[in-house]
Parts: sequence; C-alpha cells; structure tokens
Amino acid sequence: MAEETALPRAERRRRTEARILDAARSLFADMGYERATIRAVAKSAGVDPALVMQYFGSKQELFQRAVEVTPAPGGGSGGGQVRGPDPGGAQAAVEEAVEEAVEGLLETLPMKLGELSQSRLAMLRSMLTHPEAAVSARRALGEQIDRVAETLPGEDARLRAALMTLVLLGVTVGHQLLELDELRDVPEDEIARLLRPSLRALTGQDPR
Amino acid sequence: MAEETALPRAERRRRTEARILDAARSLFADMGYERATIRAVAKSAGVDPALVMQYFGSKQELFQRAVEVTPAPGGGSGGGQVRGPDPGGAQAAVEEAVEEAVEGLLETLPMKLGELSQSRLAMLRSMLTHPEAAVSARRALGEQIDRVAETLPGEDARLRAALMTLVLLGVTVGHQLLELDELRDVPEDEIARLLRPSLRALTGQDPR
DNA sequence: GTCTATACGAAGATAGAC
DNA sequence: GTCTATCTTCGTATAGAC
Repeated sequence: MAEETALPRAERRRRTEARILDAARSLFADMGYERATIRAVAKSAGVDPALVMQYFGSKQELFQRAVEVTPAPGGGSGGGQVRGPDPGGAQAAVEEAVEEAVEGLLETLPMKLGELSQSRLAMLRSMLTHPEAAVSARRALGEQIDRVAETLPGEDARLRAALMTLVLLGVTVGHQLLELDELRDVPEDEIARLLRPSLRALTGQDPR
Repeated sequence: MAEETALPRAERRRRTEARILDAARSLFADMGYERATIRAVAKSAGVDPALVMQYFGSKQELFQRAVEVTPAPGGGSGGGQVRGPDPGGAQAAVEEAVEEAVEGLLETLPMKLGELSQSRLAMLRSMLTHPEAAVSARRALGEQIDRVAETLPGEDARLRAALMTLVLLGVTVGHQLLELDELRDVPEDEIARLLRPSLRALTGQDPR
C-alpha cells in the first residue's frame, strides 16, 4: 500500500510498447508492410488492436518506430568511417583504407543475421513495395555508400561504392529474405570469404 | 453483313486480354502485388473490373499470367547454357567456359532494362512480400544459378553461382526498383564493365 | 458475351463504455 | 486508461441486367 506499486504505470506502459514493437518488427520482417496487419501485431503482442493505434497513432508510424535502428547493443562495429582526406596520399595508405572498407562492409553481413537487427530485415522486406520503406532503404543504403565512397579513390568512387553496397544487398536478400537453398546452412564467414575478392575487385584497387 | 465483321470476336477478345495483361504488368511492376488492385488494372486497361475477373479468374492468376516470361522477341540471348561435361578438362577450356558464363550473366543486365521484360520487374518487385512471387523468383534464380554452376569447376560451384546471380540481383534491384541516384543515368555497359572483374573473382578462376 | 450492381470480408481508424 | 463496438473504406468475387 506504500507508494511503491508492483509496477509503475510508466514502466508498465514502456514494456507494453516494447512488446508491441517487437511483435511489429517480427511481423513486418516476415511478411512486409501490407500483409502485416495491426490486428495481427496486437494479437501477437497480447494486446487490443485499439491499443496499438492509441500508442502509435497509425500503422505507418508504428512501422517507422519498429524500423528505426536500435543503437548498437554491445561494442559497436564502427564499420566504415575511417579517415578524412588521407595526409600523404601514398598508395599504401589508400590500399589500407580500401581494405578496411571492404572488411567493414563484410562485417555488415553477420550483423544482418543478428536477431536485434530484425528492424533492418523489416525495412528490407518492404522496401520494394512500401514507399516509406523505400525512402528508409535509400537513406540507409546512401549512408553506407557514402562511408565506402570516402575510402575509394577515383572519379567513379560513388558508383563503385554503390555497386559494392548492392552486392551485399543482393546477397542479403537472397540469403535472409528469399532464403535460397544454395545459401542455406552456409556459414557467414564462408560467404564473406568468397565475397572478399569480388568486393576488392570492385574497389578498382588491386587490379591484378 | 458478310461473315467478316470488323473484328472477329476472338480477335477482339485477344486484344482486350492483351491490354489487361499490359496494364497488369505495368502496375505490378510499379507497385507490387498488394497495391496493384484489380480496379486500378481495369481502369488502366479501360475495361470493367469484373471483366478482369471473368477473364483470369482471380488476381493471383492474373499475376501469374502477367509475370510469365514472354518468349524472347528478337534473336534471343542464349545467355548461359554452353556445354555439358567438357571433353578434355583442359584448364583453358574451363577458362573459356567461365568467361562465357560471366558474359552471359552480364547480358542479363540490359535485358532487365528492356521494356518487354516488365514481367520480370513485376516478379522482382513482389518477390519479397508476395509468397507466390517469391516462388517464381526462387525458380527463376535457381535456373540461372544452374546454368552458371554448370560452367564452374570445384566443390562450391553452386554456391559461387548463387552469389554471382545475387550480385546481379542486387544491382538490378538498386537500379531498376529502388532507383538509386548513384546508378541513375549510368549506361549499362559502364556497369557491366565495373562488374566484370567482380564476377570473375567470384568464379574462383583467375585467382591473381 | 459484356458490363452494372452488389455482396462479402477485412483492414485501418474512431468514439464511447467500463 | 483500457477495451468494446462501430464506421468507413476498399478489394475481391459473384449474380444478374442488357
């Protein structure tokens, strides 16, 4: 009877919201924006459909909230962003930067398998059919392209960076979303191993 | 008043069907299965929605008909399928076969830009969110993987072939479906030129 | 045979009861 | 504050008029 109830209402609300978001992420990732209904999300989260609307206003806002990337959990990859304009411009330095870019890109592979990046899968799943998801996808891909392009020399750095990013996108789509038999049960590092020379070739460095 | 009317009813029907299929292809390619409604298809084709149902039975069947590939128009690429087991097993022969496979794969790029392959775009657009489209996509990708894998040596031929196919898928998705700025107005052969070494690297041939 | 009218179901969103 | 009940819209499919 003290001021300490079993669960503060704010905390209770927070947890319910989290449950709904988890359910939404899962359903959006599994079947895309259109087929994932508010009703199904609510049922999966064990709440009333109207509550979902109450909390998030609309299906679109729920999607946005479910899809926005959660700030990396553990250490954080660091991924691309290595340096600005390289001081000496020595070929070796460029080589090294490019190498880092490739490795950073390859690291995104296992990340995309991780459970917590289900939000990313949700976005990818809907990017071809839901306009808002397409906007998010273009933004996310654009950022990755920017990071990679910074490390590449030459006129067509952005084009090459885009192709490198799309290589990863294609593999991710085939693996995670289409679930092609050929990639079933293939360990991530095996895929990364095969992809590495291919990505290096796209950098334009290391011609032979 | 002879038996020759302006248009034989069969011919008229054929044309109406073709108009509907064209409209359906276009809408499916633009917005995917879910958002492309029967009503919209009918309006675009200038017919009544019920007529669409009359002709095709259901939306799903309409989709199947619209998506099924039309037998190549002009010469036909020939694409992959080059030979069976190579006679001598000489390294040079393998090299040549691999080269052909890469070129055949790259030729699918411009094909995917062509107007008549809008059916392919329709399938790709919906493959992540519509189960039946996913089935079609897996089948189509599987066939391409088969063709490429035949020309590759080694244990992991199918895996490599799958990755090569997915590279093209990623680029196609980014280019045609997401319409990334970075690939806007980039000529096909420029993309092919940059991709070629990358695909070669995936063959496992020509290590250095 | 071709199209109008409509039935049926489901989904998103809202208002009011508890 | 939470949920029941309802409203509106829309898409698929069907039945009946021309």
